[in-house]
Amino acid sequence: MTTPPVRPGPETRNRILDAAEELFVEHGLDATSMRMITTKAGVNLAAVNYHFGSKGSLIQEVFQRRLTDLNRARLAALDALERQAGGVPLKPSKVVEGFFGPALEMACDTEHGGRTFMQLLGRTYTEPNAFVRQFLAEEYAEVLDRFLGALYRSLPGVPHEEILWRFHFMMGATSYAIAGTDALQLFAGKFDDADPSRLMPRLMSFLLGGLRAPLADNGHGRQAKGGPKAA
Amino acid sequence: MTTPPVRPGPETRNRILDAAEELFVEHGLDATSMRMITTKAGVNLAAVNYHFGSKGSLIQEVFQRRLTDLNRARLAALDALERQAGGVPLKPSKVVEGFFGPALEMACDTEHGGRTFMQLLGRTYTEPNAFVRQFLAEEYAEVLDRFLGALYRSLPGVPHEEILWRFHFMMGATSYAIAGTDALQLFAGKFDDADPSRLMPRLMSFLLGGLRAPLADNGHGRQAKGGPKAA
DNA sequence: GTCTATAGACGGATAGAC
DNA sequence: GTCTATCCGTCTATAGAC
Repeated sequence: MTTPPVRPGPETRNRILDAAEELFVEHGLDATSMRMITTKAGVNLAAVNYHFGSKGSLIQEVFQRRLTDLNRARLAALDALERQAGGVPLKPSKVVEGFFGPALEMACDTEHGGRTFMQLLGRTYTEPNAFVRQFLAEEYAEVLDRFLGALYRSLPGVPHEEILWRFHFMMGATSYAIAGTDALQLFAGKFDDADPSRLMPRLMSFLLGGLRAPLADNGHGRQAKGGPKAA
Repeated sequence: MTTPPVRPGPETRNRILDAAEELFVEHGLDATSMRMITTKAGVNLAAVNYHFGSKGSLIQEVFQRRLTDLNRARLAALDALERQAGGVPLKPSKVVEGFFGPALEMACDTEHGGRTFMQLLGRTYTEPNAFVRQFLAEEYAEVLDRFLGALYRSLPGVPHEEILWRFHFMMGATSYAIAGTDALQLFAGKFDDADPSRLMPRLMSFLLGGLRAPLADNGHGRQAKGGPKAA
């Protein structure tokens, strides 16, 4: 009853967030001015400061509104896996899927801006802006602890240090795959099939191969994951 | 005889390039102003425009002076491998080492700024600035073609499309490992051993594991690389 | 809540003396 | 080649009318 279709307040707010998200991907955080954002959103310049207070707070909001959902989905996936495993350590592949699966799903959603946001997020892992870095670190702390713990338990013979490095590598491959695929021109024209829905199986296979590769340091050929499953 | 130790011209130029390189890593391309650069270099503000013409040209020079060496080293490594193989296709591990080895070596050189530059380069693969992207693509075109060709020949049964994707993933893992390790605070305090010289074997092992992982698409468990070597 | 107008700081680039 | 001084554009943020 109370003006159901378009209310002025939240609508302006969301228009700003959507416009900012797209422009941040296209030009980067610094190179995107409030004028560009408000012009694209079709709102007044002063609206940003009215709704968000500052450009920094707007940036934070752009990340937070999607990151909260993403990490909630990750934790829910891990909870479900651990519940149905009932104390038995999870298979590493399940843990990896639980972490990177939701990210890739979001990266495939071209309808509601999920893809746009994941490109932005992937790029932001190497963002120099100290404010953004610290905010991201806080936002990721819990999820990272939970998944690393699960991975430690799922690979009992492997030094935590090695698992940490490989998780780091996996995040790199994933971020880059999402953020760089159509942004970068290095591979321009080389991909016949850049279908994002096929990225998931391709990437998963690569990640698990890397995770289960022989350890480099100890010379006696020990596996990161027991058995010849990786072969 | 002609003023051997410190000539004024080239010295100023290099001071600017070195200062810019460090500041670009720390703050990003856009957020680094010419005033910051000249202050750090201890030269006059106008010197940048005198020596380079514009900020854009300075950025290009910062990349070019090191990238030329890096890619020359890569091509030399590949040439040597192909010469001594004499027509026989190279092992994939050799091709991968030829491409990523020189990059990781440079990333370990803390003496002459190699490490600083590689952090910058790793971050720049996802740089939104169109000018920088196109410049990088041109600079990489030849090396990329040569190495991809070698990799195609070394993995004869594998669709080029799959190899392309995995090369993409490998570049991602590497860039991120170099650029993000101490920049990102996600893993802050988690690494007991961030020794960059040990990064090389760790990363190589991961990359090769990923490259040789089972292909995801065709369901009959075919290997990206024949034999159980990955196991 | 939305607008116009503007303050105040900083950006890149250049002119011209030395 | 190096310097000072300055132009002119753009930025974020805010004050205050509506």
